[in-house]
Amino acid sequence: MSILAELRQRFVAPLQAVVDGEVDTLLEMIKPIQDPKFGDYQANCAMPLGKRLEQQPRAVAQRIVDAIDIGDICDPPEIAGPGFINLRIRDDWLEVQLAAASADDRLGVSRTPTPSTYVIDYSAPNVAKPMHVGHIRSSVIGDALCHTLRFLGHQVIGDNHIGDWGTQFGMIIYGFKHFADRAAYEENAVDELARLYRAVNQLVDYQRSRGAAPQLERQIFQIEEQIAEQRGAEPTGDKKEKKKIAKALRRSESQLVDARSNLAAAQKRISAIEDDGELFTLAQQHADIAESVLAETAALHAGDETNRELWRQFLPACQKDIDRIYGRLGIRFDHTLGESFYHDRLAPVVADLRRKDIARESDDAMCVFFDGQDVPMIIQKKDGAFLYATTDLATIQYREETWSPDAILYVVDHRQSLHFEQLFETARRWGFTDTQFVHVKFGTVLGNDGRPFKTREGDTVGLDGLLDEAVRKAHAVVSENDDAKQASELSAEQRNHVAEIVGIAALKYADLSQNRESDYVFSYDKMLALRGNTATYMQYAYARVKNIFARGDIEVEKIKRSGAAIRLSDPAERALGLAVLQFSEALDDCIEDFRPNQITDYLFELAERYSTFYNQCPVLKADTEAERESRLLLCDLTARTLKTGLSLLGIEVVEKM
RNA sequence: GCGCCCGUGGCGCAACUGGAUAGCGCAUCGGUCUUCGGAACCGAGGGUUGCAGGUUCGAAUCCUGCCGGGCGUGCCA
Repeated sequence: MSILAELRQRFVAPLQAVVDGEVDTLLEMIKPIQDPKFGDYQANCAMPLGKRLEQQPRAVAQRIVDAIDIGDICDPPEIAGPGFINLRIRDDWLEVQLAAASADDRLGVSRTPTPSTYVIDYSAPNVAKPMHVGHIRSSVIGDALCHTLRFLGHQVIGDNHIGDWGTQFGMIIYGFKHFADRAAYEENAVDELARLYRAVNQLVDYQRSRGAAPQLERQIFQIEEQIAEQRGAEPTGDKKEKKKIAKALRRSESQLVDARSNLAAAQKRISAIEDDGELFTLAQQHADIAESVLAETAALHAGDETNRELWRQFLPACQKDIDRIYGRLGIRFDHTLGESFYHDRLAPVVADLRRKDIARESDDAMCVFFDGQDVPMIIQKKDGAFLYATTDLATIQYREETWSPDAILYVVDHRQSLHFEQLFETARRWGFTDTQFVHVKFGTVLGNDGRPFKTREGDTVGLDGLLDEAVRKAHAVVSENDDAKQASELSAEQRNHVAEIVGIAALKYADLSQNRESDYVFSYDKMLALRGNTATYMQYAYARVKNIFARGDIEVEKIKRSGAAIRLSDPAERALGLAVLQFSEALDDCIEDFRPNQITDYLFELAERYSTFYNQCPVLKADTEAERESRLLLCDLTARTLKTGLSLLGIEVVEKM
């Protein structure tokens, strides 16, 4: 049951009486009202209809109101302003709906009558590299979409398209062959491989930095000269010209800042090696390490048996490492089919696209071209190697063959927009026209310097460290709060448990509640906030409900069976009850555009209304037994809605905190 | 150069896709504990939605032009 759906249903006949043809777009103009003083819902269709029918909008509104049969749900509709039809839901109708929701373990949220099959491609880290904050958004958003779609009755296939076939394996293969500590590897493969990755990466960086540093110095010199020239330029007096010069100057200055910081970073990497006797020796022994790493990667791809065997050995360790983090985040995938899985399909895919004239050769590379775009999508390099785009096409082909999805969602950073536009267009030309391809894009997580957050030795935090910090901070708050109670009620073990859940929840909520496309600067304060619009606020509301039941030694099921009714006599009760019934609308809003923040907004408002209710309406000490039971049922509904809603976001609750 | 995205109180973000007096969280100031958990509640201040036009009953939202910022842009993923 959705109130909105019910209201829209009632408007169909009256609207058809007023206009010919389809009324769907008019029905969409029925929506929740913003200012509660006008009512609960409003229908805005009379204004455009007035225009179309060349009648007074208010007269059209009146005709609709005269024709509608809605008295059981609403008070008599009111026509206001230019032609708004304002609807206020009747309390007795809300009470009946709440009773139904109370008796339903799905809180009255019905499954979709038209289930679709969704493949959701999310998380997709490169294994064998440490995971960092940049990975968290895709994982958390994708996970929330999986849960929500599934709850609504859709078929969902969550697929983690891990990077398990890239250069990082060339690095650890090379490292393993040349300076592995076999004993350490036997002891703990994950740690040893991580060490090898870091070491080889550092050496490769060193080599690159040595090459880049002189170039950067030259570049800085050139920019400085350019800036001097731009500053000395005689203004022509033309306003436009002046602005142009000023803009160019600003750009040069920002380039200079970038170049200097790049140089500083390169020098830092160089001295990190050269100040370390052991590493410096290694660096000299492996002077051409970058080329060697590429060669190892190429050999792996070409089928070199030694490298394949090493890769097969390493992969489970890498998998184990990322699984540890997914375990902490509570994220599970239906499939983990990485790049390597599609390796054998790549050549046939290119051949097929070429045969169908979708791809053609250009500058010795195999390309797909698009009208109005000068950049093609390259699916095979001139050296014969395949690319990201090729794998993505093979992946689409596999998913279509295997699951015939109605939609494939890619939860990926918005910087890849062009890639996905081209990919989707190619897939359509290739014949996959019945599938909806969606790039569910999100903004980049930036570091304090305003540049994309990246792992750099020492100066940034990996995902593990971030999770630890979140939990540590939550633990401090949990302990402080518990200590402040008259008698603290959590054991050390319980405190750890609560801190883990509250800390991880805060982290997830920071991403889910702010799902806009714009980038944001990473900040501990933001990600670990435990006050205001945070998961903690909802968890706290939930724990307070549970506390009421514990205090009063209440068995909810017993009250439900007794046939006790929910009565909305206080405004705070009514506001809360209405919010409870709007849960399904929030879920619909979420999947409409795949925006989990619709759910966080809803849950925050629900929890807010509960807090108001909690302050104004005594439950256990209610005036009458009937009122007490009614309020207990309302509390139970709120708690279940909070718990269910949070669970769809991948966030757990605790009974005590 | 071309393409895409963004600009909303001091900061961070909403606004149900064109609806009524633009909301919320931090922060600031004031109030609420003899009553179920103060991780709470109630209230106040703070805005020409970057600027200028246009479209219409009605614009933060759509169109045009500026200003400012970000991202992408043939052999990375």
